[in-house]
Amino acid sequence: MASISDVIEKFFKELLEQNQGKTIQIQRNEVAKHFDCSPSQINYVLMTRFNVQHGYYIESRRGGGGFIKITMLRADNSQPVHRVLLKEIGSEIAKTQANRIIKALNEQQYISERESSIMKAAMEDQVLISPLNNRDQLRAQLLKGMITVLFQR
Amino acid sequence: MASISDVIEKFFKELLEQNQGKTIQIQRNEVAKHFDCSPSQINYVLMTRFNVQHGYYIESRRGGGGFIKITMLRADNSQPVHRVLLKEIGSEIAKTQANRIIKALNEQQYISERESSIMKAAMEDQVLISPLNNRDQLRAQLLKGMITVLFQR
DNA sequence: TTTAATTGACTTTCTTTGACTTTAATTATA
DNA sequence: TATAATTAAAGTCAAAGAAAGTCAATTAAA
Repeated sequence: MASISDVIEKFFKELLEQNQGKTIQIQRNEVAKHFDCSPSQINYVLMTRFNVQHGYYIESRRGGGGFIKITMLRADNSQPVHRVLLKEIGSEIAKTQANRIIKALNEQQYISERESSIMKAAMEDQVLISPLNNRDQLRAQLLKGMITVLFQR
Repeated sequence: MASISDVIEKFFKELLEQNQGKTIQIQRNEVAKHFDCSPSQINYVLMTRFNVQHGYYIESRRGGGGFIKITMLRADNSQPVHRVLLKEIGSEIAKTQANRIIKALNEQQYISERESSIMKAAMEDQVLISPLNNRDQLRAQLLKGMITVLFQR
């Protein structure tokens, strides 16, 4: 039996489809009323089914005229380059290696000069302040995140 | 439903656009009357949507013949935009604020859509894994780093 | 018996409104 | 003419209202 969370998930996905899978904007209280559930149920659905891992991301505003915006990333995981890169980066990566990948992306014209500068800036040790020794993990997360948005269809 | 603040924001942005995004001059009471809101609502809109973070600044005069002038930072080459931004970002910044700045940079054509996506990806909470609670500091470092490379030449 | 879903009380953030203050320009008065 | 009074703006601030976020306790499902 489908839970109310599943029903709400489906509802959002249908809305997104109607909107060519770009972006939808909802009012939490409206949706909650419509499905006769508690408002925080909506947050639960978003958290568990519309996070970055699932290929969505959420923005919102509180107060009068507040809203929740769901954006579909539609990362194209089928592109071999993308898949290979994510795998190569893995869970941690050193600065040199990261820069090598960025350079290659630029050389093969996946990204512009400027784009590569931005990405390299985010790979710098001075920028990745981190009390524990998890710089390389952080760098991997960042690089994978940035590359993923690049390969959107 | 868009708040009245959103509507007024849009109104000013359209006026600015008609004026090649340089400067506009308005009368607070006129605008308030036009949108049937309290005059201080105008100040609220200016404070929250036309501050330096958003790439604008405000001048005004009280009394007879008083006015409010909105200037796009971009139009004012006496102020190095990135200096102002770096200062504004400071040592830590929340995701919402960061995204605001990125959006403004895109709107004012300092950066492309793709560049803004890359930067936003690096601002995500899920990406900024951090054992201690220093996400906002990390984000500030990253954003400042990326902005710096964009404005160097 | 561990994981997932539901609920609701409480918190935080953003917007709206209005009463009161300050400043500038104009008009009236000594 | 110099000053005072009046009027015409804009500024400030705090209270009330509107919406979303958080978190922990319970309940249901696997």
